[in-house]
Amino acid sequence: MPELPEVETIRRQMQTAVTGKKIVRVEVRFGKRLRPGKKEFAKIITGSELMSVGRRAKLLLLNLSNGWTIVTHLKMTGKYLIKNNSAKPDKHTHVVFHLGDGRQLFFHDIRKFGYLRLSRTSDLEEKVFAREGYGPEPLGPSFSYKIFTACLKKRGKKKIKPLLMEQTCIAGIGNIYADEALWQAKINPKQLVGTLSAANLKSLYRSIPAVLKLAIKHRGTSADNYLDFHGEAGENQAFLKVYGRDGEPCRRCKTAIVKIKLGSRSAHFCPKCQK
DNA sequence: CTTGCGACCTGTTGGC
DNA sequence: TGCCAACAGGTCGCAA
Repeated sequence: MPELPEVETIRRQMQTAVTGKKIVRVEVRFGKRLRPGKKEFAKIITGSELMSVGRRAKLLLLNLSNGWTIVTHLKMTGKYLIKNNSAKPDKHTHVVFHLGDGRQLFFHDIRKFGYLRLSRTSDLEEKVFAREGYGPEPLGPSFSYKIFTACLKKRGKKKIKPLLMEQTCIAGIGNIYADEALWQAKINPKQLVGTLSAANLKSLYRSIPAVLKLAIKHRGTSADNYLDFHGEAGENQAFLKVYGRDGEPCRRCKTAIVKIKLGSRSAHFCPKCQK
């Protein structure tokens, strides 16, 4: 799925493109991943305006003028795409929002893991974010070294990579950027958190925002089928150091990058730099 | 509490 | 060419 940089890219583009636009009609073509159900969903949002687009962890938040927010998780293959009035939905286009300017906002999801849920905007913090157990935003002001390391130290018996992906000590990291941040910090993905040195922790704390910011700058990673709001591939894949580079030389030491299974996911790392 | 694995879906790729 | 297993950016729920 889109991880934090991809969701943030979509958020920025969507915010620019659809702020102030009215949702004049909602067409639900596949409603199993909507909450509430399609009839109620369409009823609540029809006629409202898109006020702003936010993001928390990997959730995209479409804030409406009527006090509701469409909370979207894109999971693996979900996409939001802006289209002109002549565009036709395909078999994976599950929701079409017809906008006041004649354009259409498509929610598209090949694997159907993604969801759209309505929440009162004022309830987001308590009923959505807290329930998901999200930790601090790595690019936000609440991402402090003290809090981050305290959270890690409480979970010392876990392996660092799966812990980074849990969203609890830090929000928004997935498989690609966990691998990238650990390479940057020269930490082995299997290393137990309790055995990390102070230098390791400091390095990891710095690497995470650096890796994410670089990816946002390149409009995300299109390793598989990710597309941004305008239907264009991201360009960050050219800048990846380990993800998808198994067998290729480490960009620091030329050793071949290896790929292993870790907690039923793939993990890529340099066996020499990341002992 | 932890880890591990199947489930949810569809499409693509690589091996034989 | 065909078939089939493995795999894919994410979580969730359940068993051990």
